[in-house]
Amino acid sequence: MGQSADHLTSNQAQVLRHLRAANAPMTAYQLLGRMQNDRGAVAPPTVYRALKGLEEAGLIRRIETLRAWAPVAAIRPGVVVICDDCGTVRGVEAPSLLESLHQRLAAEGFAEARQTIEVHGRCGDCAEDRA
Amino acid sequence: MGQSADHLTSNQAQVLRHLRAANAPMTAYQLLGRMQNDRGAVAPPTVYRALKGLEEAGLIRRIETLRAWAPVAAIRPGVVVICDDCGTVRGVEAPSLLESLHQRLAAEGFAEARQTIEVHGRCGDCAEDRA
DNA sequence: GAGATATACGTTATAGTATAACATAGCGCA
DNA sequence: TGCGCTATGTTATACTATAACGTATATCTC
Ligand SMILES: [Zn+2]
Ligand SMILES: [Zn+2]
Ligand SMILES: [Zn+2]
Ligand SMILES: [Zn+2]
Repeated sequence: MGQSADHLTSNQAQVLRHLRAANAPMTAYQLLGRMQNDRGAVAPPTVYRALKGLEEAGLIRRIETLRAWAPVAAIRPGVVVICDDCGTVRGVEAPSLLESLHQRLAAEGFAEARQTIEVHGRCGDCAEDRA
Repeated sequence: MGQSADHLTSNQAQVLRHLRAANAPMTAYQLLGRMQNDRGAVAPPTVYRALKGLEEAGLIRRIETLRAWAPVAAIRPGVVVICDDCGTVRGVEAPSLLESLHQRLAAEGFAEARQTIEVHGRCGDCAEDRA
């Protein structure tokens, strides 16, 4: 069930290690490939189960717009910012912004349960590189 | 290339008709099934090409969190609000919210290109039904 | 200790989503 | 007429995710 962050299984730890070592989100099948390199035969459910546990533990997120996974901590409501040049992803806290969205929708009778906010663009470092 | 809304191909019109007739987003393969009912043999690229054209024309959006497609008009940066009970999706304008997010990220040197904002929850009608 | 439950893991197969690549047909027009 | 452009058809394949079943192990309970 809801896994707490202090007790990862070895599959989970291995997946998390790979995600943290990467500088961009990885697809499930990229992770699968890495694990097969490490250990030989590994099947997709092994990866997906680890991803599910890590997500429930708040250690990773699926980046919906990339169909990939990133070790973005559970800034929980939060904004994910993605550089389309270098691939880096980071979480940004924006409580007041999300609160105003919440108010806005509540006023219309909508009971908000969760949001996905992903922003694409170019990060500062990559902008400098172009300059 | 960039299709303008006033000249849809017949495949695009057919896909759009089905999306508008539905009260919830449809997956590409649901659309494929409908088109096969209508016309016999239809293959996935037919559907995906129509979806691409409609998206470029600003007539539909892919709902990333549902991996499905909805006729949400081109509220063009906008928030998509999804009721997880009845499945309805609608676009909400929130210019000031997006502007403040833009400012926030610009201050950190991030040049924003596009956002995906999807909010899940329960709509007013469904809340009443539960009451 | 036997049996019941729960969790993780392995393994096979399959479902579901999306695109590559190549062929054909029609149209506008040099 | 021949060329470029767009849309479409068609086949095959790539990519993403889960169902279903079996096994091992730990933990609890009687
Ligand atoms: Zn490794
Ligand atoms: Zn960058
Ligand atoms: Zn129809
Ligand atoms: Zn509803």
